[in-house]
Amino acid sequence: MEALLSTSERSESGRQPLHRFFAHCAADATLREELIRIAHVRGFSSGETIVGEGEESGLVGAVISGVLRVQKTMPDGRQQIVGLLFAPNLFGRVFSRVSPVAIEAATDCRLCCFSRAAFEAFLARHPSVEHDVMLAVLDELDAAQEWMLLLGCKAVQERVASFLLMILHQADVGGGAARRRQRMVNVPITRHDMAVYLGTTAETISRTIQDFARRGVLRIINPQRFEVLDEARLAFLSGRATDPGDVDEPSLRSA
Amino acid sequence: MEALLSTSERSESGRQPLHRFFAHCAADATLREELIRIAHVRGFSSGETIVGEGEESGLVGAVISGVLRVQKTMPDGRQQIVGLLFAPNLFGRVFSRVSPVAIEAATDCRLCCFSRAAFEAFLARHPSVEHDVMLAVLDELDAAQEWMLLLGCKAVQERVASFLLMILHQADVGGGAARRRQRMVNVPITRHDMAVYLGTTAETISRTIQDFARRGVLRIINPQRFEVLDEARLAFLSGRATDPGDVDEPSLRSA
DNA sequence: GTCACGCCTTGATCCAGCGCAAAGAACGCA
DNA sequence: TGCGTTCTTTGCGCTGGATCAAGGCGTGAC
Repeated sequence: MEALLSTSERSESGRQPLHRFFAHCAADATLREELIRIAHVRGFSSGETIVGEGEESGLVGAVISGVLRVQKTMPDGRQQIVGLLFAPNLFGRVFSRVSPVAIEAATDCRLCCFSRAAFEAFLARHPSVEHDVMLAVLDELDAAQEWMLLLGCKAVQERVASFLLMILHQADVGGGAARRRQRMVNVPITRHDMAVYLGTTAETISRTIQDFARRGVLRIINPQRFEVLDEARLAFLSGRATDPGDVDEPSLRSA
Repeated sequence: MEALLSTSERSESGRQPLHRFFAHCAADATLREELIRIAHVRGFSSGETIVGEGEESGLVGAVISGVLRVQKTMPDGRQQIVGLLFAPNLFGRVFSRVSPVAIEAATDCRLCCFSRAAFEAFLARHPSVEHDVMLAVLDELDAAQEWMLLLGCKAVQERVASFLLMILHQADVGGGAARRRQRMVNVPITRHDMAVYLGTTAETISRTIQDFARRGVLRIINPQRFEVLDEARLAFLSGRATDPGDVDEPSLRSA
């Protein structure tokens, strides 16, 4: 746990950067002390539920390694993944008794957990840290709105391309300061989860990816691992809703 | 402006409740004073842009009357409304230099505006108020995730039913303490905007509503005004079932 | 080894909803 | 009062992608 607050953690995908939230806490002895006292690291296996939808679980925290899926389910069983959380993102619904979404382990993972009550008390004592959390929530809102554009407007091919680019750049972030442009995409989730995230079906995902391979956009090494052969083409196929791809993306927010 | 902070404002749709944010500020003379000094009320006509997408507009605030649409546009012109803002909601992207979404007047409206810089400085001086803003952002995130479920999973019929129920309950909120269950739905936006919000087309919206009327779920008074004849049925059609009272109704999908 | 179970791929069929086109309906403007 | 503009409704054909149904492939248990 101390490691989390003093240096980056090593995970299977390389060095993970600290979340702004932890960086802030690590820089102040008092904060670090307090945080360590309420934190506990827990491991979850793929498929395990961390927080149930509509459930009164008082758990919040951050991803250390692995991937969480944030999802909603309809009474008849249809479901939608409304977010994927990679390290070092925060998870859990602060300031609400019940969570409107389920949080599940999409892969085996390790989480830094806090009881919600203790975490909120901590935030109340330290407004500047609460501010960091607000920034994280705002980022999540931006991501959700971007995904609404995808779900509302884009054809399946564009959705898959957008998803692959997202994963690709996700991997870039893990590289830290020496971020090298990745060519390899490691999809950490099943076709089914991809489909639930993208608002389509596993069969359609499969067909689309095979089609990309046939067109020379990417090479399939195995079902969860691809080499991107033509990122510009992939960006074009994604509908270019995000960054143009060529330019090094400047941080959107600075305040 | 003072009225905004001391009592509810009257609008065409009845008494609007204060946002928690304003209620908080109104209760404290210092806060009220400060806020009034940086606020200015502005009117916008339907169709006007308040903040452009990707633009560096330093404007944030709250809706006093009318409706704002929050939308994103793709390079080829396809667009998605990612949120509708009614009074007394807050608008604008705090703590970000550029707004990732456009904010436009969906109807004629009056807004309580702040320069983003001044507003952020105000929040920095008053963490408890910033906390209120965080709660508002969290609510917005919940709404966005709910809408992702709608866009990713629901058939058009369910989307339209969900939308009508949302507007219906929106009107209820306006009733304040004495909230009477509304039967009349006033859709404040065009069919086209509804379509962009629901990820479909104006024609399909029109067909669906006519179909609802034919089935006796609602009565069309004019294109923007309906009487809900069977709210339980409408709730069932929205997919947010859990309604054992309604026996039949061939649901399109069941599991 | 081989059996079984998940996950992925591929094929064939079908239909919900999109796109186009054109006819009302409502509203402002001169 | 007539005209243009914008919004809504309705008809019709087409298609993207869902659905159903096999079949392939990799992995772990024994």
